[in-house]
Amino acid sequence: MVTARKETPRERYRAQLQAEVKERAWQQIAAAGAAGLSLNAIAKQMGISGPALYRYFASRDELITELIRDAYRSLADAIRTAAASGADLAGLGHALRTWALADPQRYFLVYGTPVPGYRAPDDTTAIASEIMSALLDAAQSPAATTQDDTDARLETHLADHRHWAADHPAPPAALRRALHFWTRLHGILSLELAGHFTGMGFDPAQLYDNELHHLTR
Amino acid sequence: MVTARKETPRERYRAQLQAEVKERAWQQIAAAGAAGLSLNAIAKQMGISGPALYRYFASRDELITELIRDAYRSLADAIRTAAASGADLAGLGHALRTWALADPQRYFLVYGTPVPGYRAPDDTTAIASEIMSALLDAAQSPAATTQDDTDARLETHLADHRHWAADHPAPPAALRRALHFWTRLHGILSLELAGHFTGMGFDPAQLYDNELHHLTR
DNA sequence: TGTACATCAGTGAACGCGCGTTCACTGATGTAC
DNA sequence: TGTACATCAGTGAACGCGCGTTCACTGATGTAC
Repeated sequence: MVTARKETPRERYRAQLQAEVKERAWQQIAAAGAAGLSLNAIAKQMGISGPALYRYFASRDELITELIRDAYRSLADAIRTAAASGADLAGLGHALRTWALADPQRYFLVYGTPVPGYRAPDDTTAIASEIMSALLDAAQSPAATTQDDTDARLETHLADHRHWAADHPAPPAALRRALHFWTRLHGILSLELAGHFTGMGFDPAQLYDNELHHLTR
Repeated sequence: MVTARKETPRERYRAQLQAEVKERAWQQIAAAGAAGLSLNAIAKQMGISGPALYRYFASRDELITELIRDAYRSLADAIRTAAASGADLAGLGHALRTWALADPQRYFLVYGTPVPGYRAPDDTTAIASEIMSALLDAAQSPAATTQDDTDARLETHLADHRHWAADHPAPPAALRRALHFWTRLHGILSLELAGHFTGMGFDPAQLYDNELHHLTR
């Protein structure tokens, strides 16, 4: 347990300014994508000089890394909160959608186009498996036995390659459902957020709900 | 019909050099993402000066625009070719996957993270609807009537909002199948290409084939 | 309570970089008579 | 076939820009005696 130490005014100030930098960074990313993030521009917005930011972040890369970590954490929190309040797979799906729509560029920072050569911070994999664990929990009900031959074959394969769920007692059917949850919902969300549905006229939410029904059926 | 005019050596040379510029551009994108595309770097690679490229492309933006257009065209060709050889939905799915795996960054140029404010060239929408048209064709068989209540409800909604398929005679069930084809396969492909499955151990192709079976069932 | 020192936030000048893009030009290639 | 001119590819210097980052510094805030 961490010993509760009194927070000095200086520390409070530091934390506050650090938070403001991140906030501005998110605004910039929302406005121009992650590539358009500029330390100097953030400093100018805050009314301080560029080099001043180096008191708070060692480099631009470190700032981006922290933003990615925060995005992952934020998603994991959203999922965990939903799960804690007893949500089923559909509930988690709605939580995911709400989280994604709240800030599309944040979603893309997690699931968007990877920059070749860039490696995500290590602890994101831990957070990712925390998310996956919540999915696996929820994917266990209903526990109907798989009727479909195609699904059964996939489940056999997954049961043989469950490295990613090694420490989770979920049955093969749950593995399959969790993966389908992930890929299907991501498919809709990413196309929707990227604007590929605009002008088509239908309501993406209905497509999304349809998939959720299929998953929990 | 375009009158067949003799191609002068100069024109041939122009076309050839223009093609080489694009080829190098693709290599750069593959190596560092679309953001890392630099005209000067391309020129240096080709052993000519930077300004020389302005004989072939009016600006960096125009080059990128052409690359995006080419990517769309290339995808449409892949789908159309498959369709022409009598492929069903599953066949189109395999064509899509092959095309995507051949050049992940090309896939992301079409379906990846959008840059806020950037507008894709107008004619891409025409190409996109050409692709959609091929999907709708293939999505008509098998023409089984929809049993599932959830699907039926979605199909009703799509029938009421079929602006995007206005000039296509596909029945509601085909609209739904085409959308599911798009979103589900994109979901798997984009996660796979972005590396989100690495280290999980299972084979993405089996997940993909499973979805294809569900679509054509 | 006051003084001496340490800590730390922030400044402004400067560096080097690579970028897209322009401009006036040279030299080669093609065309017309 | 040869000459005069037009077309066009490519050069090299230059511009302005914004970027991340360093460095030596000033001044304010906190700490120890």
